[in-house]
This record gives sequence, structure tokens and C-alpha cells, in this order.
Amino acid sequence: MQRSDNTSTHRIIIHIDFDYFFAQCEEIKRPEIKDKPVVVCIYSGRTKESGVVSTCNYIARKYGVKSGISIKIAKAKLAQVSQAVFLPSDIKHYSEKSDNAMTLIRDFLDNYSLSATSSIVFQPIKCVKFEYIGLDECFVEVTEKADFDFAKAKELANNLKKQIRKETGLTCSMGIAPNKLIAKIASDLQKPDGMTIVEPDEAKNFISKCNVDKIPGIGPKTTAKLLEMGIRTGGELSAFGLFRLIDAFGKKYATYLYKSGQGIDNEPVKSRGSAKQIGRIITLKRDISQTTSEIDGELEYICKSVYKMALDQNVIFRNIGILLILNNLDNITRSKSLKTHSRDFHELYSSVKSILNETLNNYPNIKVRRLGIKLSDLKDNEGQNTMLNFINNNIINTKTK
DNA sequence: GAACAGAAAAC
DNA sequence: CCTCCTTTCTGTTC
Repeated sequence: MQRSDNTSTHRIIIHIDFDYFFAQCEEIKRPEIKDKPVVVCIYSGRTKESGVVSTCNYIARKYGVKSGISIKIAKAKLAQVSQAVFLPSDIKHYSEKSDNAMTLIRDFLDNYSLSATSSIVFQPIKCVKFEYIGLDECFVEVTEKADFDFAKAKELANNLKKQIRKETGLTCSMGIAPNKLIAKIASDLQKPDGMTIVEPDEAKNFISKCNVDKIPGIGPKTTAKLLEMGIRTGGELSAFGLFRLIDAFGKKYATYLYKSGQGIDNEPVKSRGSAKQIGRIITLKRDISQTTSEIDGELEYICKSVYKMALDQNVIFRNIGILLILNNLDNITRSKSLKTHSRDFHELYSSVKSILNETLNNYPNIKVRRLGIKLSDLKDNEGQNTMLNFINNNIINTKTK
């Protein structure tokens, strides 16, 4: 598939997805739970058991436990299983584990030489592109590393998999394909510890048989809408025709859908830029309707927590917003821009308070269940004022015990 | 073109 | 009766 002028006719992209990540981290940390159902929970703090399942291992999945269901229901499903393990999520630990694995992936690829060529010239090609998606997920492009050859990419991927397993204990699932769209769908097909390869000439056929809800960017709403239009698969999606899709979805999204249905995706694997917004959301102990001193503590807590994130990432902010999730699960967002970028905690805190007050006054009848704040329009803090950061950080740390 | 709100998606 | 974090897009208004 390589042309004589040395330009490629295709890319080779691997999507790497660590299996049942949070729960697997816990299994590695304490091997004695490995053959029991393991459920990692996010406790909301509202009542003792309120919250949802974040991730669970495959043993727990056999009993119908899965991400997103309430802890209460998960416990009911595992009621007969005396050995079931419920753990609070330890994001810090998972982040470290993720960092290690991601670093390992980069290093491995930077130094990787195919056995066939390495004995002749040892010259690692530093041409691997890496894209971080989330704690448990990334893309890498290995087109040149694998010499445009999917068989070589498969060998590389298997070596990488072994290495990840050896160094971190983690298993992962991989999809190897000519673009990110198909690589991502493919990695999900054989789990856990699986590998699925879709070569360029299979791409169109592969996607034509996929259900539309497997396509990234198509969620529940769009799936339902497509179903009403009689579209269930990628093939039916592109057969529907670009123009009629535009009528239903607008030009931009329709074009994405139409191309996806044919397995076409030219998005490059690119390293992630800095965050565009940072935020935090909490569940209140009790629903509130008016501003009451009852939530002062919580308000201060999330403001500090988000402010600390800004300090950690060394950014200053101009836009400050709140998010209210009501007892009926409707959301309201309100935000305001400051005159200039700020790095001042009290400006943040008083802005949040005034936006919140104003909003609650405008909706006297709502019941707020969860409260979030976010900072956006972020800017790099130019590096200076490190001392001031230090002092601010200390204020935050000492105030929040 | 900026500012803001909301929807949708994915994690 | 149910978490949390972030991105991107769209529509509206000024």
C-alpha cells in the first residue's frame, strides 16, 4: 500500500482503551478481590448509600451491574453474592496509574523498532503521534513505525499490550484501523484484553453493518431520531443521502454523519491542547430553593476546589459560570464575563454568589439538587507570580483543613 | 463578533 | 430519586 513516491495511501491508527479501568486499578492494588464482583462507586453524600456505579469488573457485570446505575440497585443485584466488593472511587490513584501507562505508551513507541529493520539500522523514528482522550483512553498513529503495514502494526500492538501488562498490570483493548472513527469502534468489539483490526479495504463494509449508536458522536437522542427516519446502520445512514441528512441535522453534523456512514474520517491524531474550561459539581445535602446560609459551606468548598484547579494548571480566568441541576434533572446555566482576566479568589467567590442569588431570585420555585461552577475563557498565567500562587495555594489549603 | 444559554455527547 | 468533567455546536441577542 506504499506508493513509489513514499507517500502513504492510508494511515494506521490504534485506539487503546484500558479495560474496566477504575475497577481494574482496584484489582491490581488488592489482588485478593480479583475473583469477586468489584464495583467502584461515586457516593453523592446525600444519604449513606446514595450515588452511582462508576465502573465495575466483568464478574459484577454478569449480575447486571453497569456504569451509571444507582448503588442501591447494584447492591440489590449482588444481594445473593456474599463476596461482592463495593469501593469508593479513588480518582487520584487512578490518575497516577493512568499517567504511568500513558507515559509508558509514549516511551515504548518512541523507542520501538520493528525487529526486521532494527538489526540493519538502529534509528528509532520519532514520528508517533499521541492523543490523550481520557484517563483510560488514547489514540496513537503508527503509520510509519509500522511501515504502512497492518501486519506489522498488529505485531507492534501486541508487543505494546504485553509491555503495558508487564509494567502496570493493566489489560487493555485495542482497535487498529485507518482512522480514529473506526479504531475507536473496533477497540470496543472484543473486550476485555482484545484486539480488533480493520484494514482500509474493509472499512466501508465494517461501518455499513455497525449500528449507528456505535458511532462516536451519536448518542441516545440522535439514535432515536435516526430510528424514526428508518436509519439503524452506518450503511443506511449514508444511503439516506447527504441532502436529506442536512435537512434533518444541519450541514455540519449531517456531513459528519454521512461520512461516518461510509467509514470516512480524516481527523488527525493530535496532542491535546490546554483545557478550555475547568469546573466542579457537587450534590447538595438537601434540595434548596433560596440562597440560604445552609449551603455557604458547600459553596465555599467548590469555589476553592475549582480555584485550586486553576492554580494547579496555572491559568487565569475571565468567565465564571454556575450550573444548577434541579430535582427534576433539568439544568440551568448562567455565566458572566469579568472585565479582564482574573486570578483572584474573592472575585471568583463573590461572582458565583451574585450569579447564584440572581438566578434563584428569577426562579423562585425551583428545587436545586446539584450545584456546579465552572471557569472558562482561560488564559495562561504567563509564568510569573509564582510566589503569589504559592501564597494563594496556602490560603486555600489551610482554610480547607 | 462577543456574550450567553442550552443541547448533546462522552467519560 | 441518579456522578462527575469537559467539549463542541447551535441559536439568540446585542
